Amino acid sequence: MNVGEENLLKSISNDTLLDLTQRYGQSSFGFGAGHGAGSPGRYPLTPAADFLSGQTTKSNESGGEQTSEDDDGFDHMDSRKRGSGFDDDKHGTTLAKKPKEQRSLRLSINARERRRMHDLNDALDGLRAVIPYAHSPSVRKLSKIATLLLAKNYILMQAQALEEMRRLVAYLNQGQTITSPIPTALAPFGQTAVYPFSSTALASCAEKCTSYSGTPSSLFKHCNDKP
DNA sequence: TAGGCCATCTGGTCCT
DNA sequence: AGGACCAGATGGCCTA
Repeated sequence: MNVGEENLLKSISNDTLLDLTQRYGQSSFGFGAGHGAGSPGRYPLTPAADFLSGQTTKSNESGGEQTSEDDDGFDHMDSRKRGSGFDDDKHGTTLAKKPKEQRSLRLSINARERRRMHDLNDALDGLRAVIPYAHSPSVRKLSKIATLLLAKNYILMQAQALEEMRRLVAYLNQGQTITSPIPTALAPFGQTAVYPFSSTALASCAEKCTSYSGTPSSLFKHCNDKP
């Protein structure tokens, strides 16, 4: 990760993550991102991806090397779906005009890049699978940015919960009674904290949406379960 | 229809 | 030299 990206994530954490925390942190990731009309699950495959998936479904496909001329789906792709380099000539290097050798190399690079991005998406899918949010066929999957922010928030809350558990154990070992039902350490963001999967966490998405008074963020627009 | 999200292509840069 | 990584550009799909 370069410095610019790191700064970007930091800036995101300052603004959006707070948003995230107030909306989902309060409900401890148990939100249901109901999204009625959207097609759930994996994104629809483009012709090129279709072609790839026809051979191998996942980026394990990266293991199976294929010739660049064939595996990148160039001949199967809708030209509108191709990147800029195919259409414009801003670099004066339209692929079709390149020598066969260069074209072959370019196609190979394209295929490699595609596999890399598929690997990245697979990793994101893996992350989504372990983030506690409503997994359901009728629920649209989290966007990439929402997945990352939610994962970060979840890790922070888990760490704080663990720390509070340690303190509770130490406290109980002293043989004293607990007077505060909600340890302050469980209010990581200045609010009453709720553990994931608690009864409060299972509150309806509508409640969560309405209880939030902040500025709407596109990150949460997938939550369709609004009043 | 605008905006969000995404897949893909591409050239550049860095690393091994 | 080849591969990984990155960011910019482009266009499609979907939703409000």
